Amino acid sequence: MDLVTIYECLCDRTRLRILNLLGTRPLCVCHFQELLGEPQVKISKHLAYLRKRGLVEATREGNWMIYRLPEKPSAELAKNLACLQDCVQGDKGLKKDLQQLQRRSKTMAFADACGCD
Amino acid sequence: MDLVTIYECLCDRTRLRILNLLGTRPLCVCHFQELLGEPQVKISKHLAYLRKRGLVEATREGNWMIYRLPEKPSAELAKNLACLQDCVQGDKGLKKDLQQLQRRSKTMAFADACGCD
DNA sequence: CAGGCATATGCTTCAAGCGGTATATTGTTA
DNA sequence: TAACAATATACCGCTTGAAGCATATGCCTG
Repeated sequence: MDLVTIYECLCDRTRLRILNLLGTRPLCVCHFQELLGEPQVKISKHLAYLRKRGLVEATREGNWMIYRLPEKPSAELAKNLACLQDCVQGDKGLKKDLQQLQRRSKTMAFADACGCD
Repeated sequence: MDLVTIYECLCDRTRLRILNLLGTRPLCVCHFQELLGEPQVKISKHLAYLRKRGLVEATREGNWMIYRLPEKPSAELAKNLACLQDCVQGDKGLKKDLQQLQRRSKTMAFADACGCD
């Protein structure tokens, strides 16, 4: 996978937040809407952008689309995703996103809302 | 330093090549022209882009401008530059650039041309 | 200070990408 | 099959940035 492509995917804050969350576990669009507080169309377009370039994979689960990091990422992608995780501690917003994911994962409302756990 | 800014700097191939070479040692604009085979204006503008965002530092040495990686890079920058170095082996072009730098560093012509060694 | 070398900047053109509104698609359920 | 829920796509306006050409700046040398 081309390094430039990887960096192009990483250089938007919304995509960065998406990839950061996906480092924890697969999520569907409505999860992102709730966690990031962004409109559906914005989330959806950024996910399409990432998917087209192989940064995320998607599977349909009934009405829901589940997005996840690639099962077999290229060496460069793996390294950069690891680097991103390493950098999260220094980024207030990204850290906050992860904390919120932790918290909401435990509430029934969140799990029931989409059923994709 | 903002992560997004770092990735914006990394997501252009010419800038990637510049930063890759700077990982070895400081260089001036004419070095880049010779090593990358790109016109002066292109090199110069990408260096300005990187400098404006703190990815490189510059000092004047007579007629020449010497560019180098920051002496005290932020944690995120350091991590990403390390990651980039780690990824070079997988990128034919970047690897080739480094080899050429090695080779040319030893020829007098190269050293004399700019005098910034 | 004139001329030359190394480098930077202004201007233009063009393409890519972001965000938003509206609408389309796909799957589920009654 | 109709209605609905979750997601995707088309289109628009706007901004950014890349490349190239021309020109300006800064420094050195005679």
